[in-house]
Amino acid sequence: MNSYNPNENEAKWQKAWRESGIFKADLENSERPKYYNLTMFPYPSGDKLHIGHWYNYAPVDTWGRYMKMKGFEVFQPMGFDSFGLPAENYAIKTGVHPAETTRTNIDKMKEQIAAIGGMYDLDLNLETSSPEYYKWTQWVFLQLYKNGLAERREAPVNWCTSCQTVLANEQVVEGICERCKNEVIRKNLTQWFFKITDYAEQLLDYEGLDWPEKTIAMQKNWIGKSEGVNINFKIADSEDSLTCYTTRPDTLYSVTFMVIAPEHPLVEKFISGTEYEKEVRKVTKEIQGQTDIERTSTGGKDKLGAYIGVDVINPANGEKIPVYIANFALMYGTGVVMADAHDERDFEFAQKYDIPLKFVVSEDGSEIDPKDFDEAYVDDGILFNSGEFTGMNNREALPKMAEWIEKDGFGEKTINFRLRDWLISRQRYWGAPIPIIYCEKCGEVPVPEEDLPVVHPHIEDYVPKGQSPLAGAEDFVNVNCPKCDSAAKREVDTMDTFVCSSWYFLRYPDAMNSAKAWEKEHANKWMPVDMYIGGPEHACMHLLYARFIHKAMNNFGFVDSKEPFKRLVHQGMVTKDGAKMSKSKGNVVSPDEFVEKYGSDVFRMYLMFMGPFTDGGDWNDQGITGVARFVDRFFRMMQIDGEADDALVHGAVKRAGEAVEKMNFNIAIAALMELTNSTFKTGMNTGQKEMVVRVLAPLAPHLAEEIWEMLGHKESVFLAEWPEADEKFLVTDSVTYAVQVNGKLRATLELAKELGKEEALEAARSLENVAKYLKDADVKKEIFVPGKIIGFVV
RNA sequence: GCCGAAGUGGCGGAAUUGGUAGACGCGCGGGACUCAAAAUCCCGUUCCUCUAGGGGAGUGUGGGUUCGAUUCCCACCUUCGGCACCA
Repeated sequence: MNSYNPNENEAKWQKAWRESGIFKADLENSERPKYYNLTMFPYPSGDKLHIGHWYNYAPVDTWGRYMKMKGFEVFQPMGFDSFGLPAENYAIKTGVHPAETTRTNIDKMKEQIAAIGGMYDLDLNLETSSPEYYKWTQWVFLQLYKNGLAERREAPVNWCTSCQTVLANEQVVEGICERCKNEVIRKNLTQWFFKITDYAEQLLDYEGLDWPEKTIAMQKNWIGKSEGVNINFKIADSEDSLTCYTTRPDTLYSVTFMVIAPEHPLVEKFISGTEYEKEVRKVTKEIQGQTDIERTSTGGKDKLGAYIGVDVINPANGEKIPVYIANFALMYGTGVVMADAHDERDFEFAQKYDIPLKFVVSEDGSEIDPKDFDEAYVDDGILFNSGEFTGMNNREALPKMAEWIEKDGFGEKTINFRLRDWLISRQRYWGAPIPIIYCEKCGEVPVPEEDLPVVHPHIEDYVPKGQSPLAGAEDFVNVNCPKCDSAAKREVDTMDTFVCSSWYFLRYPDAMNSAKAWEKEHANKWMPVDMYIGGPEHACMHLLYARFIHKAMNNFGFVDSKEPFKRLVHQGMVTKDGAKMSKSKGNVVSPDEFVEKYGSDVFRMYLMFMGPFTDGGDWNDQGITGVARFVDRFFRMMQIDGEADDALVHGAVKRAGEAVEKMNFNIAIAALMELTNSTFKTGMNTGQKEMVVRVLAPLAPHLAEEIWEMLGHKESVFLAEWPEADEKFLVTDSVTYAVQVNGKLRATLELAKELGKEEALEAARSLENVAKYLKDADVKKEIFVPGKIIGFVV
């Protein structure tokens, strides 16, 4: 009997697959139904492919192979999300150009992906940093621009005064620049936004999507639709007013102060030249050293703020109340918040700055005083001291008060979203240039589509000097205006890499031919993606951006599907010693040595056998020998001629098949192990072997091909049909009952399937270990669950 | 802090709709083969208790519903993901 040699065998089949092109999808005229099986493409990091990537790509490939055997034309492309910050940071540190490191990393990762022996089509060569690709990223930008979804506004960035550069959040550690350890400030720059908020309502519609409930919940919360009221507070001794948004107009009578974001444009106007200016500026600076999370957390960080010397009138009771800047007021929406004793943060703030507070809601409507409390009263209850609303339940009063506010003309009902517009400008070198030209006469001019791509200049000096590195490339910056031909300058910022990754699935079908235009027909043939598998960390950003761009493209008429990803599944994260793998922690585990030692089949099966792939887990190679043993044992078992019990074989085929269908690959493998343990003694006949090896095929493709060939087949096992168990072997005439007394198991009993309740109970009563509990006892209840349980309650 | 998950033997994990907790694998113990070792094969393996048969406890913690809860409800603890410039 021959043992299995994985390395030799895997090389043989990978070569055969490459030569026959069996896994190349026919993108044009296949008669099989299409199946677009997609994994989130990787960033070509210096860590290369680690175990986490395999943990994603192995199940995706198993699923793709399964769908192929189910009769689909499976398109399973692979590309690289190759623009991004790490390559640029590495370049600044070492002087190696990002283009060079990106190339090296991609080439190495391609080799590693090939070693999986998957169906992934790497010949598509999709790389977001190539001009063939970013030409179309720029084209997408222009479509959004033309349709009014791209515009420039001021927005703050993290600015290191010493490095003279914008920092990513990741590079700011406790308010300090990670590189030079100097102070980081917030600085306003004019930047490009995509108006994703215009699509907020549409993005809340998940009709027809097979997505995890938790992902939908997270996105919905992220979009954060709320119904509330914009209320105008007149500024005392002035004609102007401050508008705030609130979902709790029922607490209006308790409002005793207002808070405003320190970044609010009016703050500067209010304070300049006043006695409050110095203090407000000092506190503003302090606040800007905090992250948004620190600013808005309750509990933890202290509240920070200052009076700005302005008072407004509470429109409900005419009281004059002070306005403060506060760290927890962010410059989103109106940037103004009405504050009262019924909100935790407001309460804490008022306590710190000695601002008077009032309650207007209590459990039973009796008057309570904040002085007697050390925290906010946030529960619902009955209103008091609230004019005509006194005595009402606050939740019932809420819509009535909104009506009243609107009718009396000091506010209006408003729908608000937590979602913010997407800031896409990056003051960086390694990204796709934004295709805009600034002309003194014509203003902001989009680059004509026929002039795309705006080629990213190859520069040697990408060390930041106060503005985007592209500003230093004079040949790039200086250009003639496309409209009037006079001297003009290019936009020097590049696009957020999330822009590149928010439409790549639309490019794959055309990626083979780099010159090819956007072909609606092609996009329609392959979209939407039937299965999208990637990490849950992308739930709110990438997955929302991609839906937005796709919906915009649909609205512009470039693709007919309304959603990009019909079905979504998240793989879990693989950690090492409890931490996310990263070069900086030095805990990156490479798959290479395992593939070399055990082969790709064993390694991928071990990753899937570790547990449900949607769970992830901590990496440990201890159990891999179990899978390696199984592979060898299976191979030897397949050489034994004999005959196994059909009930056993068909039962395993059914169980494993159902598990694969549900993507419970660990269970599928366990079912095959169990079967192998039995058939190792009996052997199987050819028909039985042919069934079982087809079930194994998506899990261990190389091994299955070899056995399929041994069984005399000339064509690939992946051209064979997925086997279905024959039910006739699975019917049994007896079942095992668990017999319980007071819910505790006392015996088991094998009975005929069709036996009725009375006979079954009788049989159970006569069991010795049951009878002893029933004797001298009063049987209150008898339970009979057909096929499962017989129970007595005494 | 907010949003979303997850906690089951020494370890990874399994368990249709509330119905025999621990499948499968690792590890460990015992045995076979061997001069020996490796490999392989066979048996056992939640814990405690006990004379065979059994008995008791047990799915993060504390309560609850139920004849019966890993599964449903309430409160809590711990760990992980995300929080808008890492991707």
